[in-house]
Amino acid sequence: MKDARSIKDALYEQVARIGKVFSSPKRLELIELLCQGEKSVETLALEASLSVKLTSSHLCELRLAHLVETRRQGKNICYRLTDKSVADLWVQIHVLAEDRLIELQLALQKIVSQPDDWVNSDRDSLLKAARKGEVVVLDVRPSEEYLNAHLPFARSIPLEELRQRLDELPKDRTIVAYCRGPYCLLAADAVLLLKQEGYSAIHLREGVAEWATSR
Amino acid sequence: MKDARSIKDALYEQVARIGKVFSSPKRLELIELLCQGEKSVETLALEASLSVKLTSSHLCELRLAHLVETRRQGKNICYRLTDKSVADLWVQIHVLAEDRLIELQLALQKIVSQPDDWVNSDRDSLLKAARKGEVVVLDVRPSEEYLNAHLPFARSIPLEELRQRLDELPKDRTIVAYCRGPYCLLAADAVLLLKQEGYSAIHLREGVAEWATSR
DNA sequence: TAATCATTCCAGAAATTACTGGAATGATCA
DNA sequence: TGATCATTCCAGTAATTTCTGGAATGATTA
Repeated sequence: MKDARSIKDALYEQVARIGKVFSSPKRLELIELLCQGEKSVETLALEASLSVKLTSSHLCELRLAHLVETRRQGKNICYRLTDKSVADLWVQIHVLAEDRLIELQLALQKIVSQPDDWVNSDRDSLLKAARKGEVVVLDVRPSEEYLNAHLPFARSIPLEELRQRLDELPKDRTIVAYCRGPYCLLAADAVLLLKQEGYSAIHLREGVAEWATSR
Repeated sequence: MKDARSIKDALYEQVARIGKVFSSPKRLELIELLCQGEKSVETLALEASLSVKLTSSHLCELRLAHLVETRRQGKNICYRLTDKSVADLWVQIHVLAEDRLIELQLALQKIVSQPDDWVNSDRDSLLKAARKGEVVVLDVRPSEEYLNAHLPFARSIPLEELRQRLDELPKDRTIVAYCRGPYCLLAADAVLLLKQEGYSAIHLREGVAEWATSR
């Protein structure tokens, strides 16, 4: 057996490879996007406001850590998370961050003006209300993401189409809008628009990844 | 509302503060040690083979991320994890790493010569066997760590005292030795010693943090 | 009150990581 | 087969991070 120290160093070194992936804001944003489903490099670059080259190099590091896989589709190369446990880890990290970092809590409050726009969801009761039709759960992400996975009983109206398709929504029931997660601004914009138009609307912080975590 | 991009950047930036903590092998080792209970800077430095200064600076980063708290005890300052969710995150990260990284799996195999030294624990059956007294669960960590928390039905014999206290253990039952977790070598050494002395002994990879995770 | 001692702060050197532009790859599609 | 185009590789530079030595802190203890 080699000496204990060098063995240990090697072990922690390997685990740190995973940790390093989660140490860059840009990579975190890419992971959250990938939680919504498979996406091409170009799409990811666009949505994360990065150059394609830089996106590619970040994705390369994700792949080296075996957290993402690739697949060629036509001319594009599509990236996806290797499995659900990667999304789970992302959720657990950002939830821990929200619990611990006051700065993050403050920054989150800037997303909406009124704090009561939030619903710190009790899943069961939301689910029950949605089943009964008492509320409308609205997915405002791009439709491909909705097709990949969505919350139970959710309807899809991408934010871009929302203004044109307002008449599809009832005015006598509360609209619960959600998007990719707490750091995505789509649902906040949707709620703002809906309120201006006289709808009763609240903002659900959770996205599909958060919803799907075991705890 | 400020522009979407700068808000998002700020949010991911904050979450990355937590990720950064887990991106350094040395900090991971310190976190694992802290999973065993409160420890002074000097103790941590010694066990992680670091200088006191460097240990202090790593701990400072942990504290800035609000993952650890301090308490003065006599002349020493003791660090502890702020709560269980930090330990849970550590466990989830290293388990994910073990699942994904072949290099880590290979490095783990170097710890013991025979692969059947491992028991990829089925918790319930181990618990049952321990309750019935069919196996002896042996905690070989320093006794303070045992006193802080230990596995159900576990007995404590620190590795250093094991050779002198061999007669406390039965030869007709299997000894299941565990320590701080899969990257701690104490249990591996204990199993080696026990086998040389004619005992039936196996190595449990899990420590208290792994055992205590909800999943 | 003074002495002690564990710990932290500070500043600098070495190593690593993030990002940018130009060239190369390699599969698709005509 | 040859043209196209998304993506990756390969420099180089800027920025961060890790680690080391000397000084400073600040609570304890005599």
